[in-house]
Amino acid sequence: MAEFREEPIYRQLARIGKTLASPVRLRLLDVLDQGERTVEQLSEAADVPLKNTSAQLQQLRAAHLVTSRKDGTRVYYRLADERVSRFLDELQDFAGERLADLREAVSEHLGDPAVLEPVTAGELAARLADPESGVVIVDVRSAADHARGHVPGAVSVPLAELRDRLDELPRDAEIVAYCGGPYCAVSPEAVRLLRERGFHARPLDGGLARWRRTGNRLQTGPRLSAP
Amino acid sequence: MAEFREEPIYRQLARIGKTLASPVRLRLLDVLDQGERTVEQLSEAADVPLKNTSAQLQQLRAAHLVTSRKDGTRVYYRLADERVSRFLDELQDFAGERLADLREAVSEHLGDPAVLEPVTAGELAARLADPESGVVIVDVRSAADHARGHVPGAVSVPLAELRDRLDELPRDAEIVAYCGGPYCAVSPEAVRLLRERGFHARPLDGGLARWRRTGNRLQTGPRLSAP
DNA sequence: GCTGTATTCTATAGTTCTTTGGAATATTGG
DNA sequence: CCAATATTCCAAAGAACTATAGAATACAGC
Repeated sequence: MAEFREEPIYRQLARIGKTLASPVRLRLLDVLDQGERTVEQLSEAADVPLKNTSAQLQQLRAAHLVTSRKDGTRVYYRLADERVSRFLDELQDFAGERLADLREAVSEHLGDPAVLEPVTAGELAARLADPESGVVIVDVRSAADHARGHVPGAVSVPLAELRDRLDELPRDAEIVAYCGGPYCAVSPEAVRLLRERGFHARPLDGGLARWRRTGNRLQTGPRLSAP
Repeated sequence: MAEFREEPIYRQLARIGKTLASPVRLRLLDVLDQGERTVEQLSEAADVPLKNTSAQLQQLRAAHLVTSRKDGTRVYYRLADERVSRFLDELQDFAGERLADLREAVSEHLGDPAVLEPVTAGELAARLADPESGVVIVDVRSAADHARGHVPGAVSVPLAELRDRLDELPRDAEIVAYCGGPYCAVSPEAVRLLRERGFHARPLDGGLARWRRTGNRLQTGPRLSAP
């Protein structure tokens, strides 16, 4: 191994890089960016075996990117602080700008951004503040996710139920659909379905995670029916 | 390997992390942040065998963090653009805030920041703009480095010569010494030497790299003697 | 074209990281 | 205290990365 003078310093720096070098860990961070989760919830959300999830969480904790608390038999993890969330955002932005392969993978997975025309969190916040705007926000994640925290006023319509609950949605107003993180495919899918049926729908850019990151509040508690 | 749906996206994201996961690569990026360099110069500056340096540069290029041009038999590398430089800065800031071990390694290597009282680039720029401030800037890197680009008006006094050229420096004005990157130990050493001899000296925070990053110009060409 | 120099490519051994099975720990509820 | 559940620790196999030796390429100058 090379041994230049500043090596100890750069080795420390590299710890952050190393921690961000695994798809699984990045995925876990994105899930945690939506709020506190148990190991099992994380394991399920990331579709990674539980033991493996736990092992990766240890590494994230060793790098001080997440913290955990124990409540009864469960361990709850969360991002260490807001700074981590902001840094993740910067990383994703930086990577997206730099790697054509990433943009391609995103397009492939979510659909062409130019077609979907995502609404930014700032834009949505402004429209929420204006009672005239008449925008309807739809949370297409699971009802459980919605209950844990959602965009203020958002209606919970899990993607699986969307097809059967179209009559709850307005045909004249614009609908903004969102799901969890920036790479979640559920809201783009919902938008495509809605547009096929003649609704005006757009996804929320970056999902709930970016909504939080940009300093917006969440509302908790169930709100299962349309206003 | 885990295979959740968004895995291809996160795998791309992880490429950036992976690239930043090696002390050697981070070191090379910091050297390049001071300006264009040949493979050999990089190998020397980072004290890493040439072949190894070349191999790491390939990886940096694959991640689009650096670009290269060929001139004759030499290959010159540089950061792909300003964005990379800014991201590096954010990474270092983020890591420094998060990892106590990093702060400790920095203190160990450079000395206690509370004692050194580094001058920020912005502060220095402001004082340069004010002709009354009477600050003297000393570039303690090699004369070759100085010739490649330095803070406007900076005098070149390589650390090795400093002891013998103290009479060129003012005893009443404040001296700001700088070297290459944020973790370069040369300027803190120069500051300690100067203080021992009764001069008022402080290091430039982040060195020449951060000076550049924060949008300040460089001056090129030799300026080997004090004004 | 030939020679010398700078750099990269190819192959490989050594090291580190990830995954996973089995055991261990901690906590709740009976 | 015992059983059940959630999570972590430990260890070993497998995968990925790093360092380096030797060969190959590209170019400048003669």
